[in-house]
Amino acid sequence: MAMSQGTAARPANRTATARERARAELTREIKVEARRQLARVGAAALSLRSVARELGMVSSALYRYYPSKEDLLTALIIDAYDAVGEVAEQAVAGGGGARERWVAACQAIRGWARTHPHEYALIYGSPVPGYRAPEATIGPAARVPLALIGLLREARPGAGPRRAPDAAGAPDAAGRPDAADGPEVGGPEVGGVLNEQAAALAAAIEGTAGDAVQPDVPVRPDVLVRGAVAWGQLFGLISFELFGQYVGSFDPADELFRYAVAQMAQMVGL
Amino acid sequence: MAMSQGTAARPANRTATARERARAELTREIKVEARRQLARVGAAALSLRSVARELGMVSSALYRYYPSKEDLLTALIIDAYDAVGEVAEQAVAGGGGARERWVAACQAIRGWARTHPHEYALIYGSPVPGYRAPEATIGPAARVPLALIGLLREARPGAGPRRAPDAAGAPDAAGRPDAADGPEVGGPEVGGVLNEQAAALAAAIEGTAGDAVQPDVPVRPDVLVRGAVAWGQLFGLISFELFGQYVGSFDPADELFRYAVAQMAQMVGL
DNA sequence: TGTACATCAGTGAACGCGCGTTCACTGATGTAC
DNA sequence: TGTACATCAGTGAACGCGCGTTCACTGATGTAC
Repeated sequence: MAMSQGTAARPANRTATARERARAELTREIKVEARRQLARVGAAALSLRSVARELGMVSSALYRYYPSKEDLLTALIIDAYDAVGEVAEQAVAGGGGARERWVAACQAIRGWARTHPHEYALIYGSPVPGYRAPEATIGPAARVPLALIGLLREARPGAGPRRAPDAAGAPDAAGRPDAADGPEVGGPEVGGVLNEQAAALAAAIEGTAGDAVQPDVPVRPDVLVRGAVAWGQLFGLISFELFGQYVGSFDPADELFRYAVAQMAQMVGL
Repeated sequence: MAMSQGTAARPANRTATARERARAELTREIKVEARRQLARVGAAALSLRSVARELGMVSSALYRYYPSKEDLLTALIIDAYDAVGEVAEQAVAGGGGARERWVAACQAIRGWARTHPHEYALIYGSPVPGYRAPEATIGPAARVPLALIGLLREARPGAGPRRAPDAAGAPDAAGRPDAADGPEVGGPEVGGVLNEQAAALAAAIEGTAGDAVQPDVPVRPDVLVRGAVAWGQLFGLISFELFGQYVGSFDPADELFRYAVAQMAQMVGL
């Protein structure tokens, strides 16, 4: 896709020519202008001609940089995933305990979403009709969940579900081994098919990125499940706020979000 | 908007003329065809000309039924809200305890979303650029949350938060008054601004629709908060499944969803 | 019951617009000798 | 260091398309007397 032209067969270490610098800069500027338009008209109405017009060039010139509108969209999507992934990773890598960093990550993601609503909608809203995301988006898209999983690895390994979902009212006997020294992993028990899915996923994660960060801490399937749920829930709350479902009830949603984040932290075992 | 023409000053009780019946039927058929197209190309690409073409009429004829594309979109949005609202209300009104009906409602909403992904995206996905929802959509949009609130009213009034979010590890003393006879409302404590928002909302609800159903049961602000969170979370999970974020991890998401629904039931006090 | 008139649905042409993409071209920049 | 050639960015015109909306019109349906 982009940049495939001109950088083909060249000696690797060489100062960039003026042409190359100009090319790189314009490639960026096109994205910047496209993002501006995204914010005005949405992804479906993004127009190459309009981007070119605003940049003072003729529409056909854009094809030197992006072979089609779809490729430009892909570049925007990747940038958006990278931006929110970056923000989440930084919060996760910040100071404080796991719980503080969970809260910070959620707030950071929400903050990014609120300042970049159209880029958020581009990646987490309804799919753009007729667009199929290429494989190149998978890696960037995984950054947020992988960052969250990184945190979840710190969930106390010994913790189990507090009470089974269907054993209604069964008093969860005091004297649990982990009652006094930390938060617990809440929610129903994870078993059956769900546990198998999670175990397979855990194996896949440990085989790749996860290992680099904390090779010694295993990824527990049940924690992964709770994380996936929390991940979806987190974005549900942000989407509802951004897309206006909370207008007229919990708007502004700052406090509601703060509450929900604390609740999810508990559920996830932080 | 639609139907404003021709039905203006007429005696109220009268059998419909052939003209009126034809008009009503075409008004419906236009929506049916528009929905079909919605499923093919998405809301942003919906085209009046294409709808007319498929219906065998000339594009200008549609303007006898809907004064603009925006009005047609509004009609589709209202129908979608009504459809998912209906489904949720029926599940809530079904048999079983509150918890069973909560699970049924969540499953019913998810089921509707999976069979009507584009209508789901229309109302819960990213907003259509340039479209502003008129007031007429508010009522239908409120049906799902009001149905869920109806259920939440049955959350045991005496239940309180199980443990404060920040009192990490404080053992939640056995001997709570409600430990043995039912599930508890989980999650952090609801106070401050959040409680005020919820109380105002509770007052608004009791003043209107809520009273008709259960005039005697008050709407507790903290339960409302937990309900609003669960509502957003629920749709986050459905959106992630529908929009492909769980592809490659928890896909199919049946079990993950079942787990999450049980978890949210607990959180909400059912 | 019949007739004159009003209402309305649907037609077809037109307006003005914007879109993505292709293509042959010109002129500037870079490379090899 | 200079020159011949290759590469590449950007131009401008064009293709073919579809869109929402307006408007004067014809002919069918309904209403009032």
